[in-house]
Amino acid sequence: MVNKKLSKDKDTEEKIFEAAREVFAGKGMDGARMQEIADRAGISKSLLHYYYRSKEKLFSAVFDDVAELIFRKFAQIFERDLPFEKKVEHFFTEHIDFLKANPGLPLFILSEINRNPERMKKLTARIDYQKMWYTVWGDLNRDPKQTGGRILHLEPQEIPQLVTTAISITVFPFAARNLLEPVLERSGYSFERYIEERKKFATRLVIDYLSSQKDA
Amino acid sequence: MVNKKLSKDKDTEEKIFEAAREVFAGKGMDGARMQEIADRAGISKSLLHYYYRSKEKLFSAVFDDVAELIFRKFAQIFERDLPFEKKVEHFFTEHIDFLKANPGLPLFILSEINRNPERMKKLTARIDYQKMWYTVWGDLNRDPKQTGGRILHLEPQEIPQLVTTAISITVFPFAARNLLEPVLERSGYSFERYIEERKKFATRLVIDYLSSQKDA
DNA sequence: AATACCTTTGACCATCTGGTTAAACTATTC
DNA sequence: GAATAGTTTAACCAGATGGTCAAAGGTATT
Repeated sequence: MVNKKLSKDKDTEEKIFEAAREVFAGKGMDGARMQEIADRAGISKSLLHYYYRSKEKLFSAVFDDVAELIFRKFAQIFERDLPFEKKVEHFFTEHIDFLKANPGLPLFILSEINRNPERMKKLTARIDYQKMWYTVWGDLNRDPKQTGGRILHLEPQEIPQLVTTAISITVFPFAARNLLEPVLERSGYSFERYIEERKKFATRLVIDYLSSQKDA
Repeated sequence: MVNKKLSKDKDTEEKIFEAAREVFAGKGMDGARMQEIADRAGISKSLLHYYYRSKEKLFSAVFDDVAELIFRKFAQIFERDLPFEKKVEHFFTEHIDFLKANPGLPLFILSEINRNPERMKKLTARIDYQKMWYTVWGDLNRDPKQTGGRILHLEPQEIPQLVTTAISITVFPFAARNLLEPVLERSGYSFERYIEERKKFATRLVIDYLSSQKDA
């Protein structure tokens, strides 16, 4: 049967891809070993090269897939039409839940960007940030609304600072998890609880910033 | 002369250490090559093993030195006796300037923590965080003061969130520099300017948070 | 100047690692 | 069931890499 053959192929290729993602995400390009990927996929090392010609090709396939997953997730989070304050809360909740499900991704991406900056330049070259940022925060900026009884202010030149801050405070704890977790636990916190609390904390941090009076 | 001999030794060892720090910080333990370290130090590969028996030993020496440098810097920043708001500003200014001078350290530390969590556990085991956090923020918590005309609030259980936030928003941009820099520049910003502005932004973010009314 | 000690190196080694290849195995087609 | 095409593997290879070692070079001690 043709079906069976194709599904078998797909199966092996997927097993390889899955294994590669796990190993690369855990050890990075340099630390990963083709043999380990093969073992985890339950196949011979030769088969890796049959489906993906080289380590670099396999890695690129994994990286591109992961990068696309992240960008898609980001765009998706902001599609929802909600009042601004709810949108912020929704962003942090979704974003943190995503990171909880993929805790290894931040450091994986950051390490690879450092190892090979060119790859990221190509990836980000297609995106129109000017437009994206204004889409995301524009409704607030163009037309300051009263939200939850508070007036929110945002100047255009603050956008990069605010956006990178939103990403920083969610991504960093996961990138630094192995540092943070033992520290928190020695103080009686669990990382799990810390992360859950962070959703509300981050939301309030941003809203408080936007609702404070400035330079007045 | 004994002096000359000793100073020569010190010289070579220091050259090796310096080269090792550069290479390890740039490529991590896995990506670094002993030959490259030797080349950068202008000596033969054998000499590396003469002074530091193995790659692992050399790496550990570098890592411990860097880790200690960071912890020392942190403690030092908070020694200054200043009004709380000024202390926050002083923290961000000093911390960001330190990172500007050592932009590779964040990702170096984070990667190594991920590669070898045990090492960090040992390093952090000695530190009493409960005490440190209360030393840092305690004066505010014990005795809310009016600062710059504003009343600042902080609940003990908020401390971990706030401290990790302060670190996140300063460290993350440097860890993600190769991602952020091209994005910012495509929007007309320079990373340099972004980082300078971040000092004030971060300060205001924290102060706004502390001065907002909660749960009222 | 002979001795002893420290430093430095080139040559070398064992192992690891990404990658190749020929052959075996399986399924499909005729 | 023979031929054809696709899949999988064991054995192998070349180059890289961390590490060793004996010998050379230099410096101080006697």
